[in-house]
Amino acid sequence: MRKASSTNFSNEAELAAICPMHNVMKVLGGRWKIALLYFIHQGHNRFSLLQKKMPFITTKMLSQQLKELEQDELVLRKIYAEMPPRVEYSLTIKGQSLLPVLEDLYAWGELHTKS
Amino acid sequence: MRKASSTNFSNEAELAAICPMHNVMKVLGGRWKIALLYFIHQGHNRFSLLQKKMPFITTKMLSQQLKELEQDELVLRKIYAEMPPRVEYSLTIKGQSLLPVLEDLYAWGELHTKS
DNA sequence: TACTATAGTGTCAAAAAAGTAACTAATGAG
DNA sequence: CTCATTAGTTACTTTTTTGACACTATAGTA
Repeated sequence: MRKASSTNFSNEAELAAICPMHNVMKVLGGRWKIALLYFIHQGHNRFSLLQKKMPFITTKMLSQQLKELEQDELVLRKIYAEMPPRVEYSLTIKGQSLLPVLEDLYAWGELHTKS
Repeated sequence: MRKASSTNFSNEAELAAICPMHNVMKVLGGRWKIALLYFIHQGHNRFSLLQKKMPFITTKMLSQQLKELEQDELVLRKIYAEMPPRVEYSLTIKGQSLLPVLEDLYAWGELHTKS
């Protein structure tokens, strides 16, 4: 929904032109995206594993956020034709390329935000 | 049947414990925060100037986001006791310390997101 | 036959975020 | 006296996001 969303197109376009960071935030801004990238990176690569790691996120949200990450090509979704179904998530090259930047941001957070 | 973590608070706390990036995103995640930091950094340091730069943001949103940036100590708000009122915004040290990280993120965006 | 497991989807309702538009205060200009 | 200016605030409405929870499919197991 977010991608082709109903939000005023010209606003989005203008903002993207003015602040290209907006594109980045569209990709990373979701409430659980960064946590998901980390967990997938750590090898929690299946839906049920991610749910176990984050018991407070609903299945609907998890599915939604994963779908968006996949559409933004940060995460790869590999389906095995088995029963019960098996799906494995992993970071794409693009997803991996984000990790160092996120780590810098994380380091900033460590220094500058208190829990 | 443990209705675990039913309150907002425990969700936030749990999430912050699990993903400290969440704290960073709380500070930067707002729809216009990063753009605002950039513009203020560039010297568009007054309410009306910022509005001119971003004609699509409502006064309410602008005021709200600036207030949050101020509360998070990324932005300094200096009030001059004049009439008509004058208020000047600038980045705090903390706000400035964020710039290099944002630039890295920005560079990633340049490489990996298409406008 | 019933039950389990996986990986979700669909629908409706509630909550949160954002937009709209009117309003404020004090002063100088005309 | 009226208007313009700056930097917002407030009340109300609409839109968007999130939550709760029921439901699906298929094979294997008891």
